[in-house]
Amino acid sequence: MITNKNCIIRLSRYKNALYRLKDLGFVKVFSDNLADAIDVTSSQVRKDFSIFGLSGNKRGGYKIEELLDKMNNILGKNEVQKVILAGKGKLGTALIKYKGFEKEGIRIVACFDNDPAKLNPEADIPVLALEDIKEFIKKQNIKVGIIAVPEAGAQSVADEMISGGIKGILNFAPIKLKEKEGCVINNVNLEIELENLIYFVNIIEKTKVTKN
Amino acid sequence: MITNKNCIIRLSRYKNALYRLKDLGFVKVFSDNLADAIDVTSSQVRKDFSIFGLSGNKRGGYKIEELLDKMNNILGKNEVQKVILAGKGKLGTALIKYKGFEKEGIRIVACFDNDPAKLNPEADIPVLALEDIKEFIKKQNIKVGIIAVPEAGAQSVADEMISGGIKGILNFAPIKLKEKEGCVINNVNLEIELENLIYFVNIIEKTKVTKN
DNA sequence: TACTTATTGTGAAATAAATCACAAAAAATC
DNA sequence: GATTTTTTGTGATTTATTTCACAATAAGTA
Repeated sequence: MITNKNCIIRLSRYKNALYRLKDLGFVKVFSDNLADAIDVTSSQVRKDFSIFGLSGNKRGGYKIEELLDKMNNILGKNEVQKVILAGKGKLGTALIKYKGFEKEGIRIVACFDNDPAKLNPEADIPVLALEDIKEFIKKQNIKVGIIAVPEAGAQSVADEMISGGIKGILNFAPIKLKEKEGCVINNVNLEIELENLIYFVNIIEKTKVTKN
Repeated sequence: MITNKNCIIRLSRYKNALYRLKDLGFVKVFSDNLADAIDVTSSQVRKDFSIFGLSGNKRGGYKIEELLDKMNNILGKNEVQKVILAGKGKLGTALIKYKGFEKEGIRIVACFDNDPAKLNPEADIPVLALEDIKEFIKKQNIKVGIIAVPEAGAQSVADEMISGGIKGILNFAPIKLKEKEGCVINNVNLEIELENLIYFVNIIEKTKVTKN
C-alpha cells in the first residue's frame, strides 16, 4: 500500500497536466514531458508510476487516455464524492461557489453552521444546523468533510464529524487538528503558507540563494 | 541555512501553539507539551529547535516568551509584511476580508484584476488594473504576492510579478507554477487536497489501516 | 531482417528526514 | 551539599525519499 502522501499529490498533478496535454490534442506522453509539466525529474515520474503500477511502452512512452483512466481509478474518481462543509463564513461561501470541484467529481452536498440567521434548508446546497451534522453524516453515509469554522470550534466539529463516521477532513481552521485512528486530516493553513513564504523570501533577500 | 520546508512549517505551528499556551497563562513549556500540541514527537521538537538555535534550560524547559520572540525573529515577523493579491474573484474577496492575516503581521495592500467593473482605486484595499501590477510592485517594493486568478492567467501573472521583483508567491490557481531562480512559489490546490483525502479515505475503507 | 536509437522500468546508491538513546546539566529533594 | 530526578541537546542510527545508471526492449530506419 502507498503511504507516501507526496507521491499521491504528485499523482494528482500528473493527472492535471495530462488533462491539459489531452486538451491540446496529445495522445501519448514521455516521462520527461510530464516531468517538465509538474517541475520534477523524469526518474521521479517513472518511479512514481512504477509504485502505482502505471506502465508504458519502452520507446513509445505512455498513452494519455490510459494513464488518466488508471489514475482516476487509483484516486477513486470513478464516482461522485459527496462532501459536507462546516462553516458558512467567507471561506465556506467561497468554497460553495467554487466551480472547480464539480469537474473533479467532488460535490458539496450540504453546509452546516451554528448561526441561525444563516440557515437555509431549501437552498440548492442546504445550510443546516451544526448540531444536526452527525445525523446527516450517518444518514447520507458521508465520508469526507471540510472544516471552515473559526479556530475555537474546529476540534469539536472534527470530533463530531468523526463520531458520525467521517474518514477524511480538510481543515482550514488555523490549528492543527489531531490525527485519529481511522480518520485522515489534511490541514490547510493560509497564515502558515504565507509565513513560510516570507521566511524563504527573507532568505533570498539575504543570501540570493533559492529554496530546494 | 535551513532548507527543509517541513521544518519551517512546524516552526509556525509551534509558534501558534505557544500563543495558545501563553493565553492560557503558561510561562514555560517542555518539548513534550509542544510535541503533544502539534502532534509530533518530542525529539522532533528538540531537533527542530536545535536546528534553529532555539535553546532552553535543562530540566527547566523553555520560556514561552523567549521562544516566541526568537521564532518571530526567524520567521521575519518583526515588521508588517506587505502583500499584493491578483484576482478579485470569490477566493480573492474572501482573502481580503479574512481577519487572520493582520494579527500575523501580514497586510494585503492592494488587489489587481483585469475586469474593469471590479476596479476601485479608492477602496481601503484598492482594486487596481492588472496591467499596473508590475509598476506597483516596483514602486512599493513588494516582495510577496498571492495569485487567485483562474488557471489560464496564472502563469503570466506570476511572470509579471516576478519581473516586477516579487520573491515569493502563494498560488491558488489549480496549476503548479514553475519555480524560478530567486522566487519561491507555494502552491495551494484545494482539488488536490480533497483528492488526496479521498484517496486515503478509500484506503481506510478498504483496509482499515491509517495513513502514517 | 538487421541495425540504430530512444525510452521505460527498476535495482543500487545517494541524500534527506526522523527517531533513538544517552551524556550533560539544572532543579528538586533530603 | 550530596543525591536523585527530570529534561535538554545532539551524535549515531534508522527510515524514507530521490536520484542515478543501465539493462531490456519497442519503435524507427535502411
